Amino acid sequence: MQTQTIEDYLKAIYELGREDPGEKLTTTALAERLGVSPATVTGTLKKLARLRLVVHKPYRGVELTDAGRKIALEVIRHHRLIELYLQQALGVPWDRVHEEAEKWEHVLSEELEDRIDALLGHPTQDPHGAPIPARDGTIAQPECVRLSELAPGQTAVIAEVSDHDPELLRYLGERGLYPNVSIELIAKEPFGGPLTVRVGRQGREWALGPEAARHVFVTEVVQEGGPSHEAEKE
Amino acid sequence: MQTQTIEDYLKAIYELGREDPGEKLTTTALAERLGVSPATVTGTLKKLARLRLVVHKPYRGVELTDAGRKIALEVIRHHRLIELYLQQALGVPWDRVHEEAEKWEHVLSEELEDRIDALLGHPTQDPHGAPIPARDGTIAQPECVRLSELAPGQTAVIAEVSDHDPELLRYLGERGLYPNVSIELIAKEPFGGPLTVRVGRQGREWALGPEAARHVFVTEVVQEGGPSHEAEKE
DNA sequence: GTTTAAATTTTGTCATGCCAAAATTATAGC
DNA sequence: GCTATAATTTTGGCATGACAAAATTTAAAC
Repeated sequence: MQTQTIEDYLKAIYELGREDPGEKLTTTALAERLGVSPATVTGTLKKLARLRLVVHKPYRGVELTDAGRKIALEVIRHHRLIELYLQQALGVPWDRVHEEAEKWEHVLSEELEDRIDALLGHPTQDPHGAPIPARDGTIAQPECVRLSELAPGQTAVIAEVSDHDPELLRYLGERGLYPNVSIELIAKEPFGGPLTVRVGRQGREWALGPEAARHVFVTEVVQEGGPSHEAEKE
Repeated sequence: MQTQTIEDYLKAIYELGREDPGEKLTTTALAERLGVSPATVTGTLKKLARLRLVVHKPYRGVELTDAGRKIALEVIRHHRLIELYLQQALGVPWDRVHEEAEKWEHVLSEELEDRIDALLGHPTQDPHGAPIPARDGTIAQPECVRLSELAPGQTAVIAEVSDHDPELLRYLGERGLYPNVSIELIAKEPFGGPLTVRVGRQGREWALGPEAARHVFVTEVVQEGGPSHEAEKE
């Protein structure tokens, strides 16, 4: 296991904080995400607190300061720009860009960041639909809900999918569940059973595992049932 | 100073060995190149010897084993492919590609190496004229001599220039001294004084500092004086 | 063959990132 | 409010990569 940097910690804190907004961010959750022991996390948290990058209330959880969030968003900007660049310029399939970007995000200079950003036309989304933070550390965070929480009959547009699990990404890709594709929830088994969805307007119907549906985030619920006036983006 | 990896050591040993072929490679020279103390180099050399990547005769110098050379050449292949890619695909000027590649060479996966190699058309030279090792760890090393060692009247083709000093690279670039450009030595002051050269056939004449001339390597000496029958490569 | 200077290695120490085990704290159930 | 359990932090220790200073070896000068 390679040793984790301050940047890795800040990024993980930011991401876990977003995944459970409002919840306290625990040492154990961070330890699992980073692949280190809780004891190690506590030690690093004390260091980060000394550097004024996080506020750590012992036994009470941790959160980022403005300075810490700024650094986290810089790393995430690098990560997402690289993901998109690897896909667009080098043809890396979307289930593998995350892993590569994990390494490249730490060695990207500001100059190259700018060149890549310009070459891609100042993009706002990475291949998984996640927003790319601006250079000044701001980020657009559109409202969205899990696909698994939609009601049958509702139509929505896929905003973002989790990028951590390559297998999930291949599963979603085979079914056409990419960002900006519209999706209609046809039916939903109770007690967390599989969903039936129609992917794309007049598109194919698929059964979808409930676990996968929890990792797909949708937005812009157009209307319940009936035909839409929105043009389909593919 | 960031901490040096095994890869950095092997690459430095390979490069210093090539710069002074036949000479023994000293601990101090390695220490200077790597920016660490001689004591640290001795320690790491013992570790590399234990891994059978170098042969270290205490007080007598060090050299690479076949296994060590293989790894060094893999890193150098990464480095040079990335230098060329940064220049060709991202427009990074040739005096800055080296510094960037120093960081990127360590995070390049085999998959991306292949994609970049193919995208560049399986190139054989980096922007400074250095040969790019093949995947199997072989490298073409054409004969060449320092420009400073040419005799007045001799014509040659620039094979390679040192890539470590950005200022030198800008100096050479301003005068058109790129790899594959032909160059004629018009005159040479004694005692290591400046040289007068003509760059490119029917090209401009320049005075060239002796230090710069020691970092330009030329090959394919066509003939002394007189017109050439070779076509000019630009 | 000494002597001496320079290069090299050895020794001892420090800082860092990690972990397991022990101690502490929070919290949920009673 | 207690108590048990789980989460968290503290403690002590290990490995690594770095350095300065001391000891050793080489090699050059005499």
